[in-house]
Amino acid sequence: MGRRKIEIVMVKNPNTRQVTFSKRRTGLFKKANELSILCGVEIAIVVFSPGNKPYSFGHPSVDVVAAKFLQQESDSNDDAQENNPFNEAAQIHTLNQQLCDVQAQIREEEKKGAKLDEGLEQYQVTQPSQSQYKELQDSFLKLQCRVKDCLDAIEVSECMMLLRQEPVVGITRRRRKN
Amino acid sequence: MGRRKIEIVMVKNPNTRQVTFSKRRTGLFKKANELSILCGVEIAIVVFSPGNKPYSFGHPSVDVVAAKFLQQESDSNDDAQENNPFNEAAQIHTLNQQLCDVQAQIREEEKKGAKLDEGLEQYQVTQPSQSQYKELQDSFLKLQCRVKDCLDAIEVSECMMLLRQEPVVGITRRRRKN
DNA sequence: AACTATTTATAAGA
DNA sequence: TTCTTATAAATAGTT
Repeated sequence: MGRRKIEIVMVKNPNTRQVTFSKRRTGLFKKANELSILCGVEIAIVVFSPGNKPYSFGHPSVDVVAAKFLQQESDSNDDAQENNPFNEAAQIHTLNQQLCDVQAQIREEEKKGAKLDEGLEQYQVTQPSQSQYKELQDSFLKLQCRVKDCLDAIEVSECMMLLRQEPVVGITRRRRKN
Repeated sequence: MGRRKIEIVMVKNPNTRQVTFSKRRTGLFKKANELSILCGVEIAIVVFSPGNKPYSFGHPSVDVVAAKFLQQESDSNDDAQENNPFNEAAQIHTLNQQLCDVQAQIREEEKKGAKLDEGLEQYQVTQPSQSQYKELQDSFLKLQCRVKDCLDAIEVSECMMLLRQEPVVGITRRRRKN
């Protein structure tokens, strides 16, 4: 969008980075303003500069939108119960559901990938794009690995949450003095 | 930016308005993503659609950025809290790290996919396996969507944890009397 | 969901 | 920081 095309990677020069930040923050807020007017919607943006200074845009205001959003987030979690630690369990259940779904999805794709692999062999010599195909497959497998890592992370967080519910079970807890 | 210049006033036709919202929300989130990468900054966007459905973008996550922002806002009023179990914050940090990694990975693959797409066009007529290739790409994109859903789930769980730490995080806090 | 004529954003330079 | 401008990117209207 400028004199040259740039790659979307961290701008190395701190000075240039700050300039880029200023320009793009302005552009972003302008877009957000247009969106809120054109579509008559509520929106909030918060961004911290490279120097960690907060900038924000909100229509009608950041606080109003944030409150609405955060409340909806928590509303979906705690329905009627206030003090029940097990409404978190429901959340965990949801996470697990998603985990299973993603895992199923992964298996699906692996199956599909295998089939495509077979079909590919017929064309090994005559197909110049094979390397590209392989490359895509590689990417695919890598992404799958990342997903698995991600899922592990979810499990960790779930575990942590469970520990909070039942403090005595936790392993780290035993290190406490007394 | 389109076939015609438009005035920045509420789009009257509800259908057109929804379409405009979808397109511009996508564009806005893309810009936000680029800004966060180019400048290595934290950012969060929350927007409610014309149908009042919430959409959000966050790097590393909406909740983290929102918490930081709202806390700074209320810091001027609040004293220091004491019994904060912030070893969980470290855990959250780790999750966020992974989240960022996965997001970066997704971007990588998207870029790669686009390139492969270009390379593919040369062979459009002569390559019988093109449909297979397309299929793989579809699978790939679907998986990416799943990953994004998964990341959303992580954000929810993070938020929950934050809320547990600071039950009144957010705007309502400022209403407290001293 | 795609396409494409235009408008808009912006990278580099001053 | 602000302005300029060549170029990249977003998108309004269309199919």
